Amino acid sequence: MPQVERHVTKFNDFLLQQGLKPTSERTALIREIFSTHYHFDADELLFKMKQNEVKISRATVYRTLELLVKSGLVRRVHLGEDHYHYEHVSGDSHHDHLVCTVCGAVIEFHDEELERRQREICEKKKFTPTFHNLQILGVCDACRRKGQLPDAPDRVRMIHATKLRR
Amino acid sequence: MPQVERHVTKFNDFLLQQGLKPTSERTALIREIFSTHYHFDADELLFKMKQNEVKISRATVYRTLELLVKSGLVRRVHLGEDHYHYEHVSGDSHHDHLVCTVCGAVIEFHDEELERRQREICEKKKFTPTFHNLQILGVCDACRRKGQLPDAPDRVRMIHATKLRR
DNA sequence: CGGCAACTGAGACTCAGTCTCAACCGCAAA
DNA sequence: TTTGCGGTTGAGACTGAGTCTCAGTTGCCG
Repeated sequence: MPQVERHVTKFNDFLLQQGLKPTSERTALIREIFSTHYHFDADELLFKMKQNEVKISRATVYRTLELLVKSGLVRRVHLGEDHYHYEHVSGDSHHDHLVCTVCGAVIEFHDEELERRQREICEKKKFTPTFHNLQILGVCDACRRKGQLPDAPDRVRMIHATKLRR
Repeated sequence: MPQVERHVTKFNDFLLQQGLKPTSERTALIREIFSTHYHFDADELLFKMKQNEVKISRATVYRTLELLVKSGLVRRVHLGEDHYHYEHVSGDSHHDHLVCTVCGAVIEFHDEELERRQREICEKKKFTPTFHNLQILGVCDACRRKGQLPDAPDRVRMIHATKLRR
């Protein structure tokens, strides 16, 4: 998995540059993150580490996630749930999310026309954008075929594996 | 304030239709919400009620907000912060938000081209949308003129009057 | 009157996330 | 080798938004 190692190196560089140390805990976390998960939350990550027989405390997970966000390797996103999720910043292109409220699937997309139009709107309103965040909630193709209905749109609760694990 | 009373009536109708009761607490809350606030969070509302010398418990505030959302008079939104905000559903047209990360101002906009393009994307991905959510974070005109810089985009914390009040 | 269903406030609880603190771990200067 | 020092860690206390429970209240209807 050269991909993963490239990320490990990048993160180490970032740490050293900040006068911080590439500890075994940090490396284990970033390896886990970049080898499997694409979208995940802190708890999922914590659980995975436990499965891997690597003892890492909650505090360290959160601290490392903060560093990863600062380093630009990971992004913190809202995905329609009431807590944060994280995702890889793979290439560099910003993307948005379709979130299936039945099965929890997350489909990414990037659309230049959408981006352009947003820039236009900001210009018109004299607003200087730094960041944006678009989620479209709904039902994915697979779930629609199965005839699944979404939860009421006012209060979306996705199926959440984390909860079940506890 | 005929506007407010129209909303009170609408909510009462909704309640009766559901076999629920338009109590004094519920009416007081909806009156407060529709007479001043446009965007607010549960805590702000609770505080306002205390100021008005109306004793209403936190549980009731949350319960009423849930009912208001169900009735369609109020919408629950993410505004870049780590807890929910609520807003009036005035006309019916969906709108999105520009959120100034310096002063906390919220600017609404509706853009049909943006909506249309989103529908196109969903079609292409065979996704059935029920709802969407777009926030553009950045700096508003007034703050930009004052030369204010935004917080780091990775971790936006808006100025939050609620906290200061406590 | 009695019963019943909706309603309320107080406070316990949950859960994600943060913070504190003592212990630890190199490493480098003395 | 010892000492000191900054960064690091885990355990667990803490916070704050939001939810839930429960006992007591209200108002309606037979």
